[in-house]
Amino acid sequence: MGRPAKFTDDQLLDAAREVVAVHGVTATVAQVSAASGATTGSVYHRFRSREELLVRLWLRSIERLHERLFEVEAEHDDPGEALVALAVETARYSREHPAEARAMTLYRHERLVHTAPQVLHDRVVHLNDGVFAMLGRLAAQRFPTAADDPHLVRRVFTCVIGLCYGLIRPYIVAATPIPVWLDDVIARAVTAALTTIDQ
Amino acid sequence: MGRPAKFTDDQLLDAAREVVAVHGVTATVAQVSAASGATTGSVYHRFRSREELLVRLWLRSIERLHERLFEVEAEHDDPGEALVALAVETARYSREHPAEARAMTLYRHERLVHTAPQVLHDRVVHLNDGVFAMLGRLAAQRFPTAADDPHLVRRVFTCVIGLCYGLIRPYIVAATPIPVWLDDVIARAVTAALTTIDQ
DNA sequence: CTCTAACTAGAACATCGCCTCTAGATCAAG
DNA sequence: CTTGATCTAGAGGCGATGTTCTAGTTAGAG
Repeated sequence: MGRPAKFTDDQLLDAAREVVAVHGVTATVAQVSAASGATTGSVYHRFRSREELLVRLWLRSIERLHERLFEVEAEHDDPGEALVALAVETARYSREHPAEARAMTLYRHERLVHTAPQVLHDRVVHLNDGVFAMLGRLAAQRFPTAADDPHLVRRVFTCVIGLCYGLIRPYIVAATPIPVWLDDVIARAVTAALTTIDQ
Repeated sequence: MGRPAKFTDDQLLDAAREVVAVHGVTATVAQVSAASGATTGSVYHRFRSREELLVRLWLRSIERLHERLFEVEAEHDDPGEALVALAVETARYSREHPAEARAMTLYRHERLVHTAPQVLHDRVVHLNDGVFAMLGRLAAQRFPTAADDPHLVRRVFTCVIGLCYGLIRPYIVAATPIPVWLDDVIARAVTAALTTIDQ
């Protein structure tokens, strides 16, 4: 068995996260290696390309948020309350973990489906499966009359996650604290947006 | 007086707009010159740098939206209705002018205030003055009890323009048509969000 | 101890895109 | 016609950055 690794993948991703928190998408491999203590050679030994490194970081940050969201679902019995709570939790989580949140802004899912590195393609494609299933469950309970709408989940996603993310994104990208009063705005706006689902 | 110009500034900006509509922020000067029919030398004769070209395009697209918004204000007597109409109009305008809308996503105002080319600094700084004044007027009428809140305009901006823009941005960036059902979502969400202003 | 797989190291290479530079073209004014 | 300011033209410099390459290091297995 060869030499043991000096850095774990997560250590390198953590370094990348901090660089991205400052420099955004334009983070360079040299910056990541400087921040981690590894050399560019070592970074490329682990990740086939800069793209793969950043996509892996993006995936990790979104999967971590999703874990929180699944916990939130479990804490609520009423599906309507759960949907609103998902949005508010997204804002809270992003406020508490600004660097993680910044990493989430690196890419858009639809684009990566086409352009992600081969090795990560499947992980990208199925990234939202769990959350979509959850939204489908909640939507079917909350809007039984609209259960046959083929775009139901898509619309619910927009009204809950999309709406919240759109409001907090400017703060995340600007590395500015997300104001606490936004939580209330999000809660009321999501509640109202959801009323469009079944007219 | 020397040779007359073969291209107007607006022609070059139009070409840049079409390139940006396809390639986003990564649009290159070579692509713009190819799209316009001018050479890179000509482009640099008009614009001191790629940054200045793109910031000018960004400014133009936002100022054009603002013109629409001022017209919308004039069409409404009730300040509450006007605020909602501003948000809906932003969505409609972006749906009808996707390339203009894409240009609006090139930069964020707060960042440009610090990094814009010298020549454009003032124009960037005062870009939102008119809209903020309008929002201030409408907010003062609609929320007389909150008129002394120093952050009133900022919050109204977030609840109206910020909320709308956050919802439509993904479609703009993906070059996907903005769904018509979003207009209703926006109208209801903005109405509800504004209720947080005076509790 | 030796062997070897796995990793570190960082210099070198290749590419890409911004920007500059020099030469030449054009056209209104005098 | 002559002049000269303004613009066109596009090849090339130059810096930055992703990626590769070759040599060297490490530590567990036998």
